Amino acid sequence: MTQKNVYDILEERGYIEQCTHENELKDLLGKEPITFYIGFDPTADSLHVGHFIQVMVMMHMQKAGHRPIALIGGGTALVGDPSGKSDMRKMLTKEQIEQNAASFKKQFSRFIDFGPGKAIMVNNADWLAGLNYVEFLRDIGKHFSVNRMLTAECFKSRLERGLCFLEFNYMLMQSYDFLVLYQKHNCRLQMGGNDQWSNIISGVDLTRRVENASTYGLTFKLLTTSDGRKMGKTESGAIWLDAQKTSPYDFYQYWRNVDDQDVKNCLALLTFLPMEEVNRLGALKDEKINLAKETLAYEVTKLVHGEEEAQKAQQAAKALFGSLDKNSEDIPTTEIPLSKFSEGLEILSLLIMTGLTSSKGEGRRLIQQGGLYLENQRVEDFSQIITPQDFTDDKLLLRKGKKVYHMVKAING
RNA sequence: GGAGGGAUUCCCGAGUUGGCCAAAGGGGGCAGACUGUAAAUCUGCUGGCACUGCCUUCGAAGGUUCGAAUCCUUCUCCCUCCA
Repeated sequence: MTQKNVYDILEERGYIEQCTHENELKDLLGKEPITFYIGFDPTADSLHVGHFIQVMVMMHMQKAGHRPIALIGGGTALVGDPSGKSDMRKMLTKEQIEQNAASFKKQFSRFIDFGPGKAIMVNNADWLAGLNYVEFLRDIGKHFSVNRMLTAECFKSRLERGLCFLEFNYMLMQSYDFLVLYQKHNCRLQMGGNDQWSNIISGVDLTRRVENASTYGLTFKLLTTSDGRKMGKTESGAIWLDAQKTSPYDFYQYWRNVDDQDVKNCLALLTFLPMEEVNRLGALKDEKINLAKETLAYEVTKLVHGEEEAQKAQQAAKALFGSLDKNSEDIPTTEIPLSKFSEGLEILSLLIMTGLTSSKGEGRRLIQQGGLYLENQRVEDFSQIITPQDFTDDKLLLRKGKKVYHMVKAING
């Protein structure tokens, strides 16, 4: 164990939002290695940045000698967590959930050492899916007060818009998970995002009632921008950890472009840089803060995609935004057979092929407003035709607006 | 089960004496200017296409009409009140 209590580390870096018994838990964490868990419902085929912050906490905890349980919610995902959602989520099929769970599993292994005794991965479908309804109601349901549940924060918005019984049960299932993990693995602590607070305290209550156990709950701040919006989302959706869904280049760029005010917070939460360094970088002002952003982008990309990809992404970014050679292979690229250009291809069609625009009308507007560049030359005419002569070394660099670059590569065929 | 209210373009939300509605306004998004690959601000754009025109859209399917988001019928879903 490190000399410093993990609790202090987590607090210093700004992860912690609420805790059930701060002093007791801190003592416990400083005294002995404990087993704790965080649950992840496999509602998509990849983890995203919101999950990553929780993975970071698991890594901090594991470094400090504690044993993480990564719980994949294959069972709870069948029901769907109503916490913080204004509407019911679309129900997922069992097959989708199983596939998603498999992807989650792979991704966790990149961050956490699941060696013997080091960490455990479980799926709550293993104990939830086969439950007997009446038995569950008698054994577990009797401990829950509907009156109290209705006052829980997580149901608030849903009580206004409607909450169906299926989702109302989610809290019982998550609480039961904690009980099972306590019984099977002596799991003493459940962590999660702050939106999980209601579910977590009800799990702590349940283990106390059933096992008379001292268990704890702790929640983290959700990753938000300084003005309170959720981070890790873009117009096109979440920032995923899967390189197929969010390329390392785009991932890097996302962090490279965070608001000035959020840089320090992100450095503390999403990298392992020492706090002195975080404070130093976070204090940079004006133009100099770009250095902090580069560091942030590089470090987070390195954690998620590895050092090599991080370097490539950084080089690509520097090449495009600086004056370096623009031959980088690492910016988003679309390969198109050369034959498509031999007769000449409308630039509006090319834009659609690359995904830079979704319709010709959009491309036309883009060009009319001066937002499209070919090899850094503004395109003036939307009826421009692209021919093989426009390519240099079979490549053509497109730029949309100030920072969206896209390479078109002509291939044989 | 009974009585009412509602479903509008990415979101919220106008519009229902039938034509002037591809549909107000806001948000979001995209682009331009300014900059530091920042924020704020200002400006323009924001259904599709062969774009002074045509096509598809106002929960779904039919109907009335020269013409329907707006009227009628049936259906689906949601909400509120009653039990």
